[in-house]
Amino acid sequence: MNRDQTRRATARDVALLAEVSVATVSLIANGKSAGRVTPKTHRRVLDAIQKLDYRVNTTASALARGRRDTVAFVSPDPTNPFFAHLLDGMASVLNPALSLTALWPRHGDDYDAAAVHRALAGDLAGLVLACPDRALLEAISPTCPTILLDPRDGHPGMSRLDLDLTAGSVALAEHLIGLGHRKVAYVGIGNETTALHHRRNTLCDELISRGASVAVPDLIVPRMTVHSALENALDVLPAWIDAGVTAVVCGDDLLAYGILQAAEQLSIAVPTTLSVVGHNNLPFSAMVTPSLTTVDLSARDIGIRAGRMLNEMVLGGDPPPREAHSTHLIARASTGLARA
Amino acid sequence: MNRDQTRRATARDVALLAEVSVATVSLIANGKSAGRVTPKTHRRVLDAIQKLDYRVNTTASALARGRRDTVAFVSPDPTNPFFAHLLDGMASVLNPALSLTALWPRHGDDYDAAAVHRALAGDLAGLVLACPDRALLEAISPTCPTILLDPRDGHPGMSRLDLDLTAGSVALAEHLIGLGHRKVAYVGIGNETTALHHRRNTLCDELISRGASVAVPDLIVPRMTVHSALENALDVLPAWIDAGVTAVVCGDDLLAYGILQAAEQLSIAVPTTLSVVGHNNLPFSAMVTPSLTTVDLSARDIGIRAGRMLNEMVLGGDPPPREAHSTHLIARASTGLARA
DNA sequence: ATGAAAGCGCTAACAG
DNA sequence: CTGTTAGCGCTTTCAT
Repeated sequence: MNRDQTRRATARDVALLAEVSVATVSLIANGKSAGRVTPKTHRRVLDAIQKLDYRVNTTASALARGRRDTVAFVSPDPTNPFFAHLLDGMASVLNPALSLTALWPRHGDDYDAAAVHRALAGDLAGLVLACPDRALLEAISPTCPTILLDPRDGHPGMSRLDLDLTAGSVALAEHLIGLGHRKVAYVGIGNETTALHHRRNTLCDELISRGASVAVPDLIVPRMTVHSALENALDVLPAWIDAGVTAVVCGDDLLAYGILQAAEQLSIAVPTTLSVVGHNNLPFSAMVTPSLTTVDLSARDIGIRAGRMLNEMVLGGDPPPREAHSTHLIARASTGLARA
Repeated sequence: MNRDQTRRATARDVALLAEVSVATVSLIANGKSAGRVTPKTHRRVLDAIQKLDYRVNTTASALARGRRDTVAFVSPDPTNPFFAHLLDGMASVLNPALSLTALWPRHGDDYDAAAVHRALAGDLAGLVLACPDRALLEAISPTCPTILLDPRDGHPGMSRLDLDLTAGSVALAEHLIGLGHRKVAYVGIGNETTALHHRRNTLCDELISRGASVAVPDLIVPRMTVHSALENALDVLPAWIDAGVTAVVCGDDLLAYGILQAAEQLSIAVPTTLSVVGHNNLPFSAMVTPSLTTVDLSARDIGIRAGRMLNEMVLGGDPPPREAHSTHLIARASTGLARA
């Protein structure tokens, strides 16, 4: 199978060449030779290492010391900028001794259970599962410190970091109500629906307690992409308008972009005739026209908190079993005007 | 250090419980028990595996058989959707026996050399380096099949997949010339400049051979972000207009978004007064206003080709030493009108 | 059909 | 200071 690229040098090769033992090589290769080795031998070994282009084999090393140093991240769709920014936040605070890797799913937008299982079988120091659904959680048990990001349900033995939607939803409900909206529609996706449903339900509660409501059946699109939302909205938007809907809230900004495009194609004026709102506050949401009102989930900040939790869990200290992260509303032009 | 989460079960534990040898456990755990083991024993072992929640330790497994099965991807800035889509393409064609992981750099936008070194030390089946710069390439030697994506310079022993900018640049030059532009400005970034410079130079050649040119000093912004471009363009845009510049080409769509925003803030009409062009054709480029004209690099397709190359290199067959991938122009509203 | 044993390449005591 | 030794957990002949 694997092409052998002229077999990599081992510590033994180095030891032979430098005429020392592998133990010495190991010490030096790991910078632990602090006064335990003659400058002379040290040089010899270094030379040999250089000449043979030797590098410690991390697999063997990890096995030997029984310690891992990479933490992995799995998400439903790493293509969504939300997760990229989250990861970026994590990377920025993660202990330098740890290295971060994103497992890439193999089957389109679905949460790739296979990837999770690989992760669990793997030699990981820590694991972060973003938006795992119930089925996934039921199928697994942790093999390393694990953080669940905004899971619908928890899991014994795993920490979790929740999105506290309250602040954002209250603000959004008040914003919409204040603008005169009474009938709101919602757009979600078909698979991995848990997180988005939660967003929907939280908002719903707030709307109802203020005298408005999500009044028509949700639009459930198959994939969390702009295109998917656009395509599916084309049919439904006119009906919604007829039914008196004046605002549509999307579970994700990407979906909202699609709605914005659909509205334009159908010559439905935003925000005059229809207001549109997303969730996530992607970096592009201020840039589309009209710029999108959205519930800011602060992807980067979530990542930062997750990274800190991971540091504690992996490197010692008391693992925080549960934290919550608050959201807030960013009101922009797509809901700018008060209703007549 | 590592919290021990009640130590993971080993093959030995399973063997003990099921009263068989570890060899048998290994066979069964890997589904290689094809008629080599009594149904009875098989069951017993399976039960034990289940009861102990045993999972093969991939580190030990990899070490024992000397074969790797994960391929890694390193890029200057995984936050850029371009790389996410590229990865997605790779994932879609990669041999199912291989798993894909994205190494996340630790220091902002810079190409994280440390990540690359980790990758090289690691137990990888293959490695993809996106847009490596010369310094990086000089500092490393491959330890596994490696693909360089659009590197400025090649590296002995590594395959490469180049972006052939010719088609896109020719089309872009013709497009701009046809619209009446004679004086074009360029926006690039400070670090990791190689790929963007290449884009600039290729375009330059085409423009000059058609009687126009990149006529003012480039705007070099520190980071490849919308904000960075926006901030820095504010000063320079008016001067460009005064100097007779009628079009600005950006090395990346993200930069172009920034220019678009700057133009709006400065009340410079696009495309009437200024045309703007990007590179990459990010999924958002059709959605900003005015929608962005861009040289399509087809991130996903590049990923697909890289994935196929990797399959061949890792799983046998003749490794293609070098391929090229062609680009093309997507003309949209931001360059829609002919000059006066 | 199953087990014993020899590594994979490295690290970490422990001797000397 | 440096070498010897005993594993880490698994796979894989090779006996039985």
